[in-house]
Amino acid sequence: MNQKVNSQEWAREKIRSAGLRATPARIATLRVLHGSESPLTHAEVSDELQNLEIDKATVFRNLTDLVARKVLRRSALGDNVWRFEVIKESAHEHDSHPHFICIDCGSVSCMEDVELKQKSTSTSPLFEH
Amino acid sequence: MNQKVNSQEWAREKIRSAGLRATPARIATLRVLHGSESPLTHAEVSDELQNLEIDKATVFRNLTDLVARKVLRRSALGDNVWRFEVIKESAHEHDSHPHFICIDCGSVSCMEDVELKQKSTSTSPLFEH
DNA sequence: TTACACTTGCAACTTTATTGCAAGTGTATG
DNA sequence: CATACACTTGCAATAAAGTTGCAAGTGTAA
Repeated sequence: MNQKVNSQEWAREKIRSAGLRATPARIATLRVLHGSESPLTHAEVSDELQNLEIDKATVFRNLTDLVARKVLRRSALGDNVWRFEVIKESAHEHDSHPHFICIDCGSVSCMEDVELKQKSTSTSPLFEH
Repeated sequence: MNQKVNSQEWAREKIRSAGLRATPARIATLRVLHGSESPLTHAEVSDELQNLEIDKATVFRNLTDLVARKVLRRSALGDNVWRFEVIKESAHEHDSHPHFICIDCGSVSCMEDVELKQKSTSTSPLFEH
């Protein structure tokens, strides 16, 4: 029970300090993502929250709000569905990392300690807006 | 006119040698992509083909078929819309390369001569199916 | 305790992508 | 060159992801 209270309080504080109201929907959403090892899609988060009867539009808006306030990160992993994960607080300036997605079952894994590096042999690409 | 004939014949041959029938819809689709500097979305290809009155489902299926036959590559560039481009024939085994997408206007650029390299400090990630 | 801006639920809607099926058409074969 | 038949296409319906307007509800500063 203590664990649950801690998670609840952690989420509330996280949301409040991001400048948002700590509503049940937001707290539940953040707790689901905090308890997940890998990024979740909006649909997956909604499924976890189904017993709370939180509308999918509300979940979408909350995920978007939390991304805007830098509490969550939104990633596109190659199957054209957004995935969300809690941005970890750490000594590093950012904790962005690669993800693996299984093209068979769709499961996603985080690769926290892998780093992608650009090896360019060219000058900067040109853009045209 | 010669240019047009060449492009037409090039496309026909490309499709035939991929084991598909050289239909007008396929030839036109491939020509559009061959003439484009950057990957195009299905919608963009369809727009180019609007005067030919080719159904969008047909365009989707042809794009998918050509991807399956390794004539095209399908990429997800982070905005959750598939983009298609002709796979270039070259000495290299593959010509996959990074893309830049402008988050303002949505334009996409190919970075042919940039290479991404993985710098891992970890053992292989574990998967669970 | 209260007012009010912030949130939510609901429903309608948009965009992207997929699928079933009958009608139409490339092309290998004779 | 004619033909059969598997391959393609057009149309329409459907699915899934994501967005939006608005009235009703609620967190929180004061």
